[in-house]
Amino acid sequence: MDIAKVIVDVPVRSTDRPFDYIIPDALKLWIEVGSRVAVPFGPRTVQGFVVSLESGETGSVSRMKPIVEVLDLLPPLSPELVELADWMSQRYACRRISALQAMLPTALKGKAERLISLGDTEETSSAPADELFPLFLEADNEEQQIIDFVRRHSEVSMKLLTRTFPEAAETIKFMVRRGVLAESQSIKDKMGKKKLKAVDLAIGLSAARESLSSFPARSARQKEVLSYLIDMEAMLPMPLKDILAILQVTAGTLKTLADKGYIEISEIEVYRDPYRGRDFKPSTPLPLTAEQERVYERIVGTVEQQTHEVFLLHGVTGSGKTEIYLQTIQRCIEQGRQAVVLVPEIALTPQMVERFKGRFGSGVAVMHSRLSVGERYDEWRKIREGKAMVAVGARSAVFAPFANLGLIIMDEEHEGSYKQEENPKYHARDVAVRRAEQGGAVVILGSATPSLESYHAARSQSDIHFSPILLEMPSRALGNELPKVAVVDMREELKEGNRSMFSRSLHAALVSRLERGEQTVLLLNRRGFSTFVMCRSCGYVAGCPECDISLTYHSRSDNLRCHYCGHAEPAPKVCPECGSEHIRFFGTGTQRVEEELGKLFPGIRVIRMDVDTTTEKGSHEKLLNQFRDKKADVLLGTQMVAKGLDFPDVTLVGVITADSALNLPDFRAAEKTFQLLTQVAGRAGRHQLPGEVVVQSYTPEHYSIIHASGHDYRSFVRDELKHRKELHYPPYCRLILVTLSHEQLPLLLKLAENYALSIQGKARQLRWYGSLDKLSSDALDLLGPVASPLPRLKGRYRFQCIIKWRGAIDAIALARQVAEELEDSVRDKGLQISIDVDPQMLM
DNA sequence: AGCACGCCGACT
DNA sequence: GTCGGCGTGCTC
Repeated sequence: MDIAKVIVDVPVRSTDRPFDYIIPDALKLWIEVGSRVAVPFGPRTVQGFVVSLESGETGSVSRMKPIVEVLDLLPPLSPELVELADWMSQRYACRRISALQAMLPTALKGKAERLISLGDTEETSSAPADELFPLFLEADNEEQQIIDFVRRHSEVSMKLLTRTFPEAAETIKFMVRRGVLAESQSIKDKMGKKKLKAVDLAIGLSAARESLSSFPARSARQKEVLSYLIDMEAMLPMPLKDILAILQVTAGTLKTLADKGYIEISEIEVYRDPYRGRDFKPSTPLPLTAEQERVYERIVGTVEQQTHEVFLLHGVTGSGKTEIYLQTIQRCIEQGRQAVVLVPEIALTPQMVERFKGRFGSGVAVMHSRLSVGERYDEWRKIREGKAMVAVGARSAVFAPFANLGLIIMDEEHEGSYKQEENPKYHARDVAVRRAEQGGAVVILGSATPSLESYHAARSQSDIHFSPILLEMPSRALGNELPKVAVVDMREELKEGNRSMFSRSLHAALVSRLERGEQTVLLLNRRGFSTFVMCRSCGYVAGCPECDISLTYHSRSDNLRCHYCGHAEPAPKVCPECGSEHIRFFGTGTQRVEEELGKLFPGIRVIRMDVDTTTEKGSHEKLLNQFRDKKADVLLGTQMVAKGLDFPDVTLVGVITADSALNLPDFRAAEKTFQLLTQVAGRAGRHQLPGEVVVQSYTPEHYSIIHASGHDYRSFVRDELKHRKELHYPPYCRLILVTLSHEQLPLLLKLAENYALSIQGKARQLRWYGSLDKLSSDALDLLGPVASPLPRLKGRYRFQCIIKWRGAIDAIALARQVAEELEDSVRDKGLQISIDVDPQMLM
């Protein structure tokens, strides 16, 4: 008897293990490790993934059930991916099923559907019901209608049935119990719809208004719909599901209206192929500079050996990393192996895609969150079926189902967006390295400003997870100079009476660009909700004495608090450094900058790009195209203007406040600031016209600002690593962020305290019993509990602890184990514990 | 997650 | 005396 071990799609702890199923003979040929199957689970059918196969007499479990169905022609996962999911579940303390699900396009996230067909009884075949039960004439009519309906469709989903007979839920249940109706279940995929049902008026507006007054009173719902459509006339046709949701009506109501001829239900195309009609200019390999050649040869040598290796490619902006990627991919494909290119979500622009499609044509699959579910599924299938050799995409493309993956490239390696913030909270870099290890593939991590973790790992060669080989490209491929960066001390500006947010030199620089008809990019460096306190006179920022991160202002209690350790102090009225009263919490929005620009430069054309103006699909690209077409003088925005944009006529880049990221309560603040300034400085003067960068700062003496203005990565790293070492932050230790949440604050406080105590207890035991020779390198420490940066979310209070650890201790398993013990100890199910291993944002 | 089993209040 | 509340526990 053959047995399949299956992880079922029930994301709770008690089912986070394989369940055994019999493989029926008929399915034997189809079931492999990685198959997606439908299995009976308790009273219903659920989706699951086969994670291993066993043959013979594993008669341990008594009532083993058979697999019902295989859901795909080809298993959607390879055995390697199944193993990778297993690794992820340990590495990121997540459910096995969430790791498996993360690897698949949403189209394959099937859910069970209940299907109703006719039962094999006399009632269904014979006489009208009223002869059998004359007393219950009405009810039996209902039953008869249901029977007729089911018979017409032969098999009908429970959803459709209850929608058609909204009052009959009890009757249907009763009929199923008697066997008049038979129930079965199957897994239905959320296949992407290319079409969407839309509703429009079928008669003229005036005719509709007229018929409204003569509408029969018993059709109140229909009248409501009609009158709503008249009101919304300008928006028509509008999606059917919106109407259902807004008016709380059923599709039946709309159907009747359509049958009566008042409205029209049509299918409109919602999504379009984003790359359709775009012709990609074929490109050929460019000659490499000596520097590029050296790097290329080193990487390609390893690719040809087909052995696992990680390279950290540190190349300044404009050093031509992409050309190296392209030519390395070329070699990889020639070896018959496939390649994955990971790009940060916001850098995944059509121009970016074009570079790859131009070189490799239709063999490129693009995996992009802005594609429709169906389109993404199609791209994914292209890979699965071997029709693509290259996959370009964001984070999740690391799971591209290639059979023979030879190369994984991660561009802008330092980007925080490679860390998924939802479960499973994985980092694509670590998953990429692990996946490459499994298959003997090469990883290239590329960046102008590598993350300290990667750089440190390369330099020290001591990291247990990966130790990349460092390759450096310090000069630009076209030979032009990096732009000059001027740092303006905003404290001086204030001292000399300039209270505006523009320094005199940035103002002057803007004026000259406007006169010359050249373009400017203005960056407002603002992340999240910065509520730090800063002195405008001297640049003093209130920081935590213990953690050396900035304190957060809490208006309610008028005090300052530390997110990491909980330290609190009253908010100062005057600056403790210089006594100035110009001390307050800080934060400027893009809207305010835009207003001020309008005031200072009447008639200036500004394109504002921030979360407000880019929520709409494609708006990001639209705004950038407008700017490229010189429809505006200034592009003003947050981080998103800094990434990989290349405009020939931009000769000035201004950073309004370089400090604001610096003062976020995050130990990576300096690193983020350095990266952002370096990136944005790389935007100016990439072409013939020389570029100028003006950086405004209240703390121009900060090493991240000094080194960024000097384009000096190494010095920055030296200073920052020293800092991290002193304060025990990564890369000198690793972090786990544990967030506990509950509706009741007092209880939560107690539970969070318990969690912390429990971890601390285990830490003491480890120190006590731990082997002596490891004592110096192993460490486990807990900070907190403190209120989370979002202290209340969706009606739940949130507290967090941070575990710092290094060495051979399995702190991840420990954090998880203690969380589970705590969950078990409280009868209350209201406690939620989230574990984030190697958190990117501690906010 | 569902869904059933199982022990205590407001109704015929 | 029953119907039904949702607390606890299981699903190969």
